[in-house]
Amino acid sequence: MSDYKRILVTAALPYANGPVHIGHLAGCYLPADIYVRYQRAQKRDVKFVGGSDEHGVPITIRAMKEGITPQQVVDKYHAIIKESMEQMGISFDIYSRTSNKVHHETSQDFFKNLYDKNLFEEKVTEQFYDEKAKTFLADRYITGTCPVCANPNAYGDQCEKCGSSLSPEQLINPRSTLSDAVPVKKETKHWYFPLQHYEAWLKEWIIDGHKEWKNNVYGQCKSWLDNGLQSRAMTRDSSWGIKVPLPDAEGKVLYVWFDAPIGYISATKELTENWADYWCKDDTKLVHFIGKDNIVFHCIIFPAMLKAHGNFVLPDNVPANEFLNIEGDKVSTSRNWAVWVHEYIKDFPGCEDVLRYVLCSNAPETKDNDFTWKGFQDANNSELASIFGNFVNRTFVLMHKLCGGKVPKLYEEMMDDKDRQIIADIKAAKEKVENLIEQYKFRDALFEVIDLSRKGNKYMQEKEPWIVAKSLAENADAQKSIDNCLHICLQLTANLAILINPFLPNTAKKMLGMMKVVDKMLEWQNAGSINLLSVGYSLRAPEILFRKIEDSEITTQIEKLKSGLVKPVQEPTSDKPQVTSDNSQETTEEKAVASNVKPEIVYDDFAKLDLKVGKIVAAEKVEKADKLLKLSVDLGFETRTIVSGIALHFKPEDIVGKQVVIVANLAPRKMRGIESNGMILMAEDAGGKLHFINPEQDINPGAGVS
RNA sequence: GGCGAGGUAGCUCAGUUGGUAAGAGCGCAGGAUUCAUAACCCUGAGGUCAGGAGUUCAAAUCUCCUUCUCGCUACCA
Repeated sequence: MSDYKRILVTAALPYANGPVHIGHLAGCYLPADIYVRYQRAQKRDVKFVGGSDEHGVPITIRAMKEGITPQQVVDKYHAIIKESMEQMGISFDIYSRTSNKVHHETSQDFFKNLYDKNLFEEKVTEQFYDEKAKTFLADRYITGTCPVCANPNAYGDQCEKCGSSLSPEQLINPRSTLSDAVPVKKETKHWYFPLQHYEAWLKEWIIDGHKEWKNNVYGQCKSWLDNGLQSRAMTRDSSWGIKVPLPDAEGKVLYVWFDAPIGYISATKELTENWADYWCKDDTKLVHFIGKDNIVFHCIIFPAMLKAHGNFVLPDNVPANEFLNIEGDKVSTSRNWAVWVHEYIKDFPGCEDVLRYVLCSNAPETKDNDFTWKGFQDANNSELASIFGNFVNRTFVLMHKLCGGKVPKLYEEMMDDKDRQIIADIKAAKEKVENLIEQYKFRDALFEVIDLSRKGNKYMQEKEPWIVAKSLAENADAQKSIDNCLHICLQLTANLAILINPFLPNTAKKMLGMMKVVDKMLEWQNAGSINLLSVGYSLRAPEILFRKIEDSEITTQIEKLKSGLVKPVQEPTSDKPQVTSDNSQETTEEKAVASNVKPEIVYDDFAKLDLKVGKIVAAEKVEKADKLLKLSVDLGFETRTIVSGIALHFKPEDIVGKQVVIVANLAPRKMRGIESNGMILMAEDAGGKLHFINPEQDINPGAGVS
């Protein structure tokens, strides 16, 4: 690893369809940034590239919904994302975007290169086509009535109401979201990349050659390779994206996953004219930081593309992180269950490093982890502030009180085992942090930094210079003892600045200010030294590095999170796995409701429904079905069997005796072998919980509802 | 129901190829202290390593069964 001449670090391109949340930071951008800052401190040749991913179907759909152009959508979110990254100190050497001209050219050249080598398969398939809009329709562009749950707004690939995965053929009354036209089948040609041709090579490269990759990454690759690879279409019918650079490819663009990783190359081109050094020389170490949902693209597909092209280096490592949950629940952009970075920055100004600390110390490196606001508070108050911050502060305060505000002398002849031990600890900490970062174990590395400050506190406590100071009059050596302690504590503080710098750069900066030293001191080679601050040098007054986070702030955040929660709206999710959200924080409840109202009907349509009040007289779980309950409902004139998918919300014994409203004239339907005669009406609250619709008081079963 | 991953101290997690390690941080309790952001320092309680069976001289660590959790998937409003 040391024979690399240069390092190229990429971080997954965030999808420009929404802002970034803390899960993105924890999973990808923060570890990448820590790694890069560390490498820079090592004075290694490192470049850190990233940018917004701006193509793909979800962006066109969002544009359509908001009545703006796709370009306007990506312009908006690119700006927000870029600003969040900057404010959080994610120190890209370049943060580009895939709508740039250089990226279009690079991607097209790449495609053309493979095409000219005859590495694609051309296949003609039938796809749905909108004759009014004169365009092919991705499955997502087709809506219709769900054959399973009768939701009239199901998408061609999935019904978001009932979760069924569908194909457009299954939809009842399919129509185009573009023009409302009825889609027709039409032949279309696409270019497929035969991944199976690279299977043997990939196995050798990964399974045999990269056993050091993280378990989650290696395991997932192995599973993909064991299951066999297939050709994948690398083009799409769309107007938004990078045009396929072939004469007979009108209306076709590159598949967003073909062009997105090439964005790393384009960004490097924009960054430096020596870009080829980073991409084409074998002594470059290429590292992709991503979330776990990107593993297959970065470990299988993109390397196969690079291999096919032939002139590029392959990733040395792909340290993918798992996901970060929030307060025990999975992040959901559509439910707005997320902590948005730009909002955090507004709510906790000047506390960017605190978030970096919490996200790193609790990073989902080996498995999904949970972010809680209480945990955030605890980590800040009892680790950052009380241990690290307090050590620095008491060192400075004592130095001003007992050493005249100057770095005191170190009397070597007076040094004892404790002094020698803490100095050894400083040197050891440097080694440990360094090794852990090189192994992408950022959580452990950060722990070692905090642990060093913990040792500092212990050392100072044992030396108790404030006690020694009481004997200054009678003890000639007292001042020397004090000087030695504070000399070492100050050198330790300087070391802490160097070690914490990759993790908490703003904090390191503040510490430099207090010590009146220049940035150069932060170079990694200085770590482990106890000659960083010159004897006699006068230092500034301490500055509180981390304030305490109050209970009220935590309560506010938890309330904000809960009140912001919205019911899932009919919002398209991405057609590609991605590290980013596809929903904006502006999804308000009103908007959700407004956009959710079905098309107008006349009274006669309503009158067709026969709604009646019934009483549940028996309920039991349906075998081999998680969600189904078999209910017997008394309608006065008869007792019916109704199968209802509410088992996750209610226990059978709890709902016997409840009155409910049912649709009495719904056509019977068999589920799990049981015929269901009707449907129970349910309301779903913002939290996704179901509630019965029933009369205020018990009334006679069979009563009509209108 | 199928596939995958996982259940280790109150919480968040480490535990490498089976052998004196059942651990860390936080939290909690007690003590000590006051230079310091009511901080620091010391001590302590706490776990039948989900449960059961098996392999072994030896299992948190391997095998099987049960159970629970999470993800994908199936049934569904």
